[in-house]
Formats: sequence, structure tokens, C-alpha cells
Amino acid sequence: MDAFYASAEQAAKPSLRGKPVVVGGIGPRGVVATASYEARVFGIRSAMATAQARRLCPNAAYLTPRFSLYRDVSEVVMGLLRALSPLVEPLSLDEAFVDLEAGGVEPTPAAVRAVGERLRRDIHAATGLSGSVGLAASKMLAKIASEDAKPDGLLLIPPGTELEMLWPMSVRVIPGVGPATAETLRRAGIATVAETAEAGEAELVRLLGKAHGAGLYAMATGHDDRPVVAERDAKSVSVEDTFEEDLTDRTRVQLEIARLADRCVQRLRAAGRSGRTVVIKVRSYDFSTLTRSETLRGPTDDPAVVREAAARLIDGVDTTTGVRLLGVGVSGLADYTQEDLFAQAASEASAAASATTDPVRGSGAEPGEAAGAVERPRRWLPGLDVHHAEYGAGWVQGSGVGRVTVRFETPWSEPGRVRTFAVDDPDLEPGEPLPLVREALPGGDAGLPGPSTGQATAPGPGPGSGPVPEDEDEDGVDPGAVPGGSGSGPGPGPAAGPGPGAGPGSRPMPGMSRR
DNA sequence: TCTGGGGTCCTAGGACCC
DNA sequence: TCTGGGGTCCTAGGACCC
Repeated sequence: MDAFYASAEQAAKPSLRGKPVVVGGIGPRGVVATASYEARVFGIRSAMATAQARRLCPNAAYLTPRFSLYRDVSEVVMGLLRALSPLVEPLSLDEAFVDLEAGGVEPTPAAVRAVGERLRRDIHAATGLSGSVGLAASKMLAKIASEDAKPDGLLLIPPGTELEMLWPMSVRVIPGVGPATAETLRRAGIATVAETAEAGEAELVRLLGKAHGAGLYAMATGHDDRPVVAERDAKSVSVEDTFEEDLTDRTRVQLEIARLADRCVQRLRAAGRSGRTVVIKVRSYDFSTLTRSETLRGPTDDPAVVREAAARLIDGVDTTTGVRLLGVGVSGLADYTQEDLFAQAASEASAAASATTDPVRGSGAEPGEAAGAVERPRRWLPGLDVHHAEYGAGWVQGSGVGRVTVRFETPWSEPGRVRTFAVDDPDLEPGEPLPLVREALPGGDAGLPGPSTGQATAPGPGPGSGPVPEDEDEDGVDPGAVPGGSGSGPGPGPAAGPGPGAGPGSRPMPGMSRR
């Protein structure tokens, strides 16, 4: 999918179509997940600090990701792929390999190209979004072809022409060659794929190690026979948080580790798995990162067991100089839960108890959970869906100083208007993402030029929640340039107070450091 | 106001075992 | 009675991908 998250946001928010959109971390330490093509013109790229992106393009819309929407769209697309072949290997929400041979597609350039083109039409019809297709005789070449085809394109590499296409390219196009490998190669005078192939396998192994060197040599000479593998089981589960300000308080560090352990186990259990090795991750103020791990005697999915292991591990780490990130993970996953029934029953009982009453359980220092029970002060993050009792569906455009600005529009409406409310306005509630396409046509065949993106479809007021046509008057807030999260402070510089409710004191504040 | 979050794979050293 | 040669497991770190 092309600029997936940003494109999905543009499809969902008519006022953002054709404008620079940046999806990613909103906070002071956020990074860009996806920039729309309009935003890339300004030099904004994935993985760039959001703060830097704001400098490059202050007028872009900066939105927090809505993964539930992206997952829904992803499932629709993956469904279309599975209709082509039983062998589909997802790499992420927006990318997958498909083995067309296993799907019985006639192995000729013409037939394969036709399948790719039909797929692109079907994706657009079913999701309103564009995807790009690479067609080739191996996974590596198909991936390179799809990158080359972006945006909104298709590229087929005819058999026999692989090397003439590949050799002039930078070695960086080969998947697995990142900045470090490229630099090692550059120092050896190797910059292109052709030079990589010329270097020979022995030289590459000497430079890069056995596996990497041999693998790179195979790729550079066009050899890649890795099969498309459907449905791989996850090998680890982990969660981590970067804090808006470095943590120095030891008790707070322990508390956060306990919370992360609980979240990690939640995800582990949701997946029906258990794990044997507990890992913690600590990133210091200077970005240096270390991990510590402990392998248990058997796999567990007991939150108390994971929490205690994580607590032992953090005990051995000096955190006095400041911690910017903490993480907890579990690996060595077993296919199913083997926890002994006593431990499980006990932990469930205590979880139930602490849900009603309050913690005070276990050893002293672990108010771990309970966090979820207490209503955290609502945070109106830019991009999130809201619903207003009178005005219907909309999304948060910005918030600050006790106010939240909402734009009322839906994926199938005209660009909507902006209104501002008090953050605690009782008529305003969090909302759910709306489908990008009015009625996702099943099967996805047939014409019906994709609704959504392009033109204004029938302006009929939505079913029920109309976009409030007439009526105007509202307090200020010129929609004009799609302000990011501002609205506060004087002038342009969003005085980005660390959030609403920041009292006079500049203390950490309880609930506000994370989303 | 530099640098997210969730993963995978590989390497290397030490412990331990036969 | 100067130190073999495997193999596996565990731990830690690093590169890379989206």
C-alpha cells in the first residue's frame, strides 16, 4: 500500500486530501511513521523525529495513528490476496508476498500482469486506497519491483532481464542492506549491486560475516529461492514505552516495569501463547540501550511470574542517570499455555479481587495495575475519532488550554467544518473509525469507479449522522492551513505544554506521560 | 525539540555435557 | 598432570525491516 497510514487518513478525512499529512508520534519524542507524498515534498521521511518534520512543514496535519482502522483495511486487502493464492506471507499491515504459481496463475508475463492490474483495481474499489504491485521470479525482485512501482503503479521484471535491471542499482536496494552494511561495503569500494557481485562471495563473507555475506552474494547475483511462507508463528512478544521526560525515580521505574510486564502478558495471553524467557530493555538518557534476560524453568503466561522476573532484572540495572525508555518482552514462546492450574487460578482470583477493591497485594512495591481502572483524564489526540451529540462524527484537529478543536466530516462527506469545545464538554465522546468505503463491495470485482478519494460522490447526508450542512457561526479558528495540534500559546510556536491539566508545578504528574 | 514500537535474524562468548 | 572436539543452551548486543 502506498504511504499507507497517511493515505488511510486522507481517505477518512476529506479536508486532508491533497495536503501534507504526517502520521506518527505526536509527543516531544515522537517519530514519523508515514508521511503523505505531499509531505515528502518537504523532505519529511519515515523514522524522522516529528519535531524535525514540524520544522520542515509546520502546516502539515500531524496525526496520531489509528491502528484499528489500518488493521481493518489490511484485512480487506489480505483477503483479496488470499483470493489469488493460498500462499500469502504478510510482512506488515501494508505489505505481503503472494506466490502466484501456488495460486495456479499461468506463468506468463501477460497473465501475471493481468492479475496484478486487476488486483490493484480491486484494492482501490474495496478500500479507496492505492497499492503498488511488483511481479518477478523471486521475493527479493518482487519487492524491489514494488518499491520501484510506487506510488500507484505496477512493475513486472521479465525473466532473463533481472541482472540488467539490478546491477546498476545501489546496493541499498537489496533488502537487508541497511546503513551499517552499506558503509562497510562503501569502505571496501562497493556501492552498486554489480560491484557487490564482482567482489565475490569470499570477500563479502570476510566483510560481513558468514550468513550475511553469503546471503548478499546470492541476492546480488539474482539468486533467491526463499519460499513464500504463510502464517508464521510469532517468536516473541514485547511492549515498550518512551517517556516524555527521562525517569530518574527508582520507584517510578519499578512501577513502569510492572505495568509493562502486565501489558506484555495481556498480549501474550490474547495470542494464546506462553513464554519462557523474560527480557527487559532499558534505554538511557544518552540513547545507549541494554537488555537483560532471564530464562524460566518452563513457559508461563502468569502475570505475577513475568512481573517478578522483570523486577529482578531491573534490580540489576543502574538507572540513576535517567531512563528514556523501558520495555518488557517474552520469548521462547510455547504453542499453548502450560501454566500449572494452581498458579493460574490464584492469579485470576487476585486479578479479580484487585479489579474491585484496590491493589495492596503481593509485596509492597507493586501497585502495578489499577492504572487501567482509574479513568485517566481524557486526552484528545490529533486525528482520533470523536462523536458529538449534536454534530455527529468528526475528528480531533487539535487541543490545548482546555479546548479541543473538532472537524466534522466523514470519509464520504464533503470537507467539513471546524468547531471548538471545552475538553470536558459532555456532548463530546471518543468515536470509532468509520469505514473508508461506504459499502465495501464483497468480492471486489466489477466496475464502480472507486468512490471515496477522487470526486465528491453523491453528497447525500450520511445515514443518521449527517455532516451538518447549513448553520455556521463558530468561534474563530480558521481551518485554513490545517493546524497541527496547536490552538494554544501565542503565535505559531505551539507552547506545547506537556498536555492539558499541567498545573503550575512542573512535576511529572501522574497520568500524563503516556498515551 | 534528535532519534517510536514491534518484530526478525545473526554473532559471539561462556557454561555445560559427552 | 597443560589444556580435544563437538554439541546445545543461555545471555547480550547489533543490524535490519516496516
